[in-house]
Parts: sequence; structure tokens; C-alpha cells
Amino acid sequence: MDPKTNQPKSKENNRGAWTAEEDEKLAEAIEIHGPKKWTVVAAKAGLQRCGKSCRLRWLNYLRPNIKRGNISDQEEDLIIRLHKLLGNRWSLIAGRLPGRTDNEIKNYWNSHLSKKKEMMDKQTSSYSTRDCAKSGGRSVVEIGGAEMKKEVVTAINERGVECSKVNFNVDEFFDFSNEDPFNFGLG
DNA sequence: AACAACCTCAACCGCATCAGA
DNA sequence: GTCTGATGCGGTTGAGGTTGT
Repeated sequence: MDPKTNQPKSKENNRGAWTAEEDEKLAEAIEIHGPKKWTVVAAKAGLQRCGKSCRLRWLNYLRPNIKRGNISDQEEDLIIRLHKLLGNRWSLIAGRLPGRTDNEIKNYWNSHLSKKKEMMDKQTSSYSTRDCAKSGGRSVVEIGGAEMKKEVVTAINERGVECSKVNFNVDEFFDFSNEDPFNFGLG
């Protein structure tokens, strides 16, 4: 283990794209040991890959029920709205989109939506009232906890859903485990 | 056909946090 | 309380594909 990078020494490990054979071995090991103890899984799979790499491969590619490509308009709209509220908290956003991974959403945002948003921002630099009501009045570029909470509460208030949550916890609010994926509390 | 420029996305990196010893 | 290893996250990179000239 390299103490600086927190990674195994690279000469001991494969790097780069995964092969079908590696995928198969990994899937087998996960079936036996579960998708949790990644160092164990990596070792038992007999792969020259670190646990971290195995975890990423599982989450982004091998996991069951994973959707790939073809992000729908509905999903895109949801990503935009969630990003407005949450900023670059990709894992939270991904939690709202069943079958989508944080990596995929992050990539999609960086290659498609960031540009789209930039263009829209330019077009609406004099921000219309309608857009203000829709978004909570401003876009958040850097999101710290307090800033984000404020933003979410503002958005909620704008929609007249909830006005009294002062001690708002965004992580509790965005506990997505049991909810309709396309209804995140804003109506 | 050849090359350059651009785009996409899988994978890696670095850091923060957590859990167990 | 401290140390160490594991896990999870967001940022970044680079190979391969696509499009334009």
C-alpha cells in the first residue's frame, strides 16, 4: 500500500480498461462475498486490482438494474433541478435516479448540461421573474452546507410546500431510500 | 484519405471520513 | 485518544470514437 495515495503499489496491479474475464471474476466474487468488503472481494476474485477499483467497476458497470445511456428528458430535467439544489453532490443526485450512477451523471453534466446551463444563464442573465420563482431566485455555484440548506428551503418556500423547517437537514431530507424517484419533495 | 479538433465516458487520483484495533 | 486500513466521494485524466476540414 502506498501511504501517500492510499492505493496499492501500482506495479502489483492491472490498470486501465477492464476485460470481460475480469468482470466475470469480479461478479463471481461479489456473489459469494457481497458488494461490501472490497479488499476481500478483490483478493478472492484473483484480480490484480485494488478494492477501490473493483468497487468502482461494480458500481458503474456490473451492478444489477443499471441503466446505461439514453438519459431521458425527464431524467435530464431532474438532474438539472437537483443540481440547482445540491450542487455537485453527484451521489445524492444519482440516488434520485434509479439505475444511474454518480459517475454517469457527473459525466453527463460535464459534457452536456454544464454547457446547456451556461448558455441558458447567458440568455437569462437578466433573469425573468418566472425563472426566479422556479429556481429559488439564483443559481448556487459553490455550495456549503448552510448555503445549500438555504437554497433548498427557499425552493421549498417558493413552491409553498413547507415554510417552517429552520433546522433543515439536507441529508435527512434527501434520504431517497423509500421514495418515488421523480418526486423529491418539491411537488 | 489524412489529419486535427472535439467529445464522451471509463477509470484513476487525492482527499475526507469511518471503523476497528 | 491515536493509528491504520477501508470505504466513499468529487475532480480529473486520457484513450478511443466522432466530426469537421
